[in-house]
Amino acid sequence: MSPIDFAYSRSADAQGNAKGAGAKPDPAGEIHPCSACTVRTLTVCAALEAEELRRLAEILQTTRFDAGHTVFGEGEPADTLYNVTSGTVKVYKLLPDGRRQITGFLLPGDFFGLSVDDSYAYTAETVTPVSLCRFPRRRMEALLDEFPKMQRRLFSMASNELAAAQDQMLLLGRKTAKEKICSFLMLLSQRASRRGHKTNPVHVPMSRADIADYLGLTTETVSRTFTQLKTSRVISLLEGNKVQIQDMDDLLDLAEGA
Amino acid sequence: MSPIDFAYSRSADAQGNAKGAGAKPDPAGEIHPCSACTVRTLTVCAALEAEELRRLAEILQTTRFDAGHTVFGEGEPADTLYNVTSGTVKVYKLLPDGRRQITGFLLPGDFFGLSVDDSYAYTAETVTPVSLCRFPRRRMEALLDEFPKMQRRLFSMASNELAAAQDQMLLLGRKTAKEKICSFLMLLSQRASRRGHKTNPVHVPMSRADIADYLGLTTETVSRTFTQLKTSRVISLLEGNKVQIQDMDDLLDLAEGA
DNA sequence: CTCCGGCCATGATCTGGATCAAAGATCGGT
DNA sequence: ACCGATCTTTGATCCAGATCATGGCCGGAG
Repeated sequence: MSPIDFAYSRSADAQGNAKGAGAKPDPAGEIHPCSACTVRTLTVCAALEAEELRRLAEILQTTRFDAGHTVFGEGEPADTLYNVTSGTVKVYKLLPDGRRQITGFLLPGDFFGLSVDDSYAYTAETVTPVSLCRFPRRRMEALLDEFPKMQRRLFSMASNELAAAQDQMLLLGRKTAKEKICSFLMLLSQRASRRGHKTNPVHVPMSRADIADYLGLTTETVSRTFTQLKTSRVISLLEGNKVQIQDMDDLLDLAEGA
Repeated sequence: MSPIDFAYSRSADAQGNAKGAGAKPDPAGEIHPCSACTVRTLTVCAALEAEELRRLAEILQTTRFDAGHTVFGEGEPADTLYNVTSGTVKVYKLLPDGRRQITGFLLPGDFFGLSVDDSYAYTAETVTPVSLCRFPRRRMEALLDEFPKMQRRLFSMASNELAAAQDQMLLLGRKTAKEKICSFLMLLSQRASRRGHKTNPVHVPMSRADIADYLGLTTETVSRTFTQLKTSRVISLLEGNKVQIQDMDDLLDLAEGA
């Protein structure tokens, strides 16, 4: 049995196409940050009692950020837990000389900012414009003590992330550039699927540099590998940062070196 | 405040020197597996109530394995949670063609075998002779439901592992061979310190091949880098798989590329 | 004691991906 | 519509670490 069936919102996608103040009206319809956030968070916390939901809604606040905004930096006091309502967030660690490793991309429904320490262990920065729910850490902890079911859900999410982290270690330590890129595309496709979006022309909102820092490569190698995959008819690059996967099974094989 | 202050046993070290049936008597004194396990686990679960401890002790079973034994394989049904009592365990994932990534080395006090799925996501194999506590998954879950404090402790441990996993991703994706080896030695030293052992001539129980598969290198590169560090007087190799660190601060700088 | 099978070290060579360099795209701003 | 800044692609070259190959070491079995 899988304790982590945590339900992503099946509602209309309020994400991605928020390209600043475009002339045409937002096709997805503008949702008021607060209501969107509440809906999202409550969906994530499905299976909770009415009382728990009410109390959760009580403590959450909402914020919006443009693309490229640092939500918090590594080492800052960790006093807030975040949940992504719309958009994409990247979290990364740096070496003193500036080398960067992105440890994850966060999509709507994902939490971040949880820390076992007094301070954040990584930096969080927006990739696209995002809206976020903020949960003050103290009040969140109190709530967790009060409602074991929420604690359990958070634990499941952490376990899930741990499994994903192990997959990523295998990728970083042992896969070739081509396998890394294919794995990455598979991941994006699978995440889209779990969130109830169409999985094939998959949306890739992040830059080549971000992909490189996520996969332990350089932008040049990422770019070359994409064109290589395009040339060998495994994928095709569509406009609007979309990638069309020709054969999902081929891609999966390539991702595992088969 | 750090919710994960989970106390490692301060008792005598029952680990490491168990090199089969040696002629001389075990200097650390042979502890009966069962009692050792109970002590260890109870220490890990410090701050629990007497009732909780009693119930925990009730469900645990103990086992011993020789070096090189597979405790469970990736994909097998995940029905047991393990806690290391003595010895070292490695957990790893494989690619179809045999490439291997070790995602962690587990020391006394560490748990493994937790799964969000029906099956284990990785293989667990002993590095040295080990003794383990087994917790049947069903009964453990029931216990967690009953005692939120235990749930909380497990959550803290998962969060900690997650932070470690992120460090490891930075290492695998962005560090050079020398930085990787230095980071690895620092890690071993710090873990020894937290467990109340002497941190300097640090014990390295695993083979070059295991180190290579943990750091995303080859055995040759690991070997070469060790001799290089030895030549430049950063470390010296002692007998009995011990490594003497000449200057801890130097090593720390080398680990971060400073 | 010697033999054998893992490990470990070290040398020689090769190569995937990094680095260096320089055109095209794309996009926001005026 | 034009311009500069940023991102992406592509080419040429380099090099850290992989691969291939060999010999030494240690520990257990006969």
